[in-house]
Amino acid sequence: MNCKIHHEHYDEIIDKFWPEGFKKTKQRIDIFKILHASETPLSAAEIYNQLLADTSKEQYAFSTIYRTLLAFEKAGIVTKSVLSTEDNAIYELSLGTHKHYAICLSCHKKFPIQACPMHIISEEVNQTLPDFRITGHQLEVYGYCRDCQ
Amino acid sequence: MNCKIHHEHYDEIIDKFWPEGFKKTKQRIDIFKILHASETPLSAAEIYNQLLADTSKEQYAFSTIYRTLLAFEKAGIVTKSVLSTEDNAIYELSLGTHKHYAICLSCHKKFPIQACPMHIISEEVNQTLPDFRITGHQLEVYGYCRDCQ
DNA sequence: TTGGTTGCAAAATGTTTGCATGACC
DNA sequence: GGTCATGCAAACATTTTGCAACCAA
Repeated sequence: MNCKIHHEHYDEIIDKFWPEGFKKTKQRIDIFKILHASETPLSAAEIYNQLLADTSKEQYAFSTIYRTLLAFEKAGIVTKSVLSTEDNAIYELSLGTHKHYAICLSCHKKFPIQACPMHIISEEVNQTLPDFRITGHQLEVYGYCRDCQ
Repeated sequence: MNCKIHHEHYDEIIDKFWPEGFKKTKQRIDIFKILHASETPLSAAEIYNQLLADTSKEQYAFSTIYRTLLAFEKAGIVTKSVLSTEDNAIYELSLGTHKHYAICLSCHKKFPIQACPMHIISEEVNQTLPDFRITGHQLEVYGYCRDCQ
């Protein structure tokens, strides 16, 4: 009755957001599920490890993960970002919404934050760069979480 | 009489901001000058190319650039960031102030923007994550500039 | 069937490190 | 003179690519 998502509903969700003309392979669906179940963005390596953990025996190639993420990104359902404190990219589903994170410089945990001051920024950009068409943005807050002070 | 900076004053600026106990080598000063003269953040490769262009014959090693940038970053006078659209890190001087940029997804130019809505964010973070101590942040706007629409 | 997708291995890229030489203080 | 910084080359980590085998439509 609310918007909480249960595992049994994955098929619906996938059907709803699956990009036009995309083949539904086992690997792509697995990656989609892992991204969907995660609270925070994941790196390719983290996705790889979860794939192995979830499905034990089976083999997955890193190249498949990267190619799938790139395809999802081009299709507009995945957002890629890079934190200046890490040396790899991270990916998250962006099914209509988006989030920002506070990142702990010590333990590297990511804490979602709600506020998005994009309206202020876009106003400012419209004034100083009237011909710039904004399509996206990224905001991260760095610092130290409770446990790492 | 104003805060515009002239080349003849580099020595003063460098003296003022040079980190405690840092050896003043030719390479480090050159890198500092290049960062200081740039309107936008630069990658290690861009710094390298400018070093060669500015000083023609002389040799510079990439490792020196990276080590210098890392040292500057640790000393707090350089900020490192990574754009999700690029595959390398970029660096800029942060002598007390900081900037944000609108980045064109087509030509990759970076346009400085003034607004920084950090007060809103920090308020929100203080409420949802009362024990998170903010030390920095990063904000980028993506889109298409006038020439690339 | 067939064209898109995968796995594997190799390549490419950006960045870091070890070590002997060299330069600053 | 002693210590720290540099240049070079090799190592490293992540990501990309080529290609044959495979599988969803």
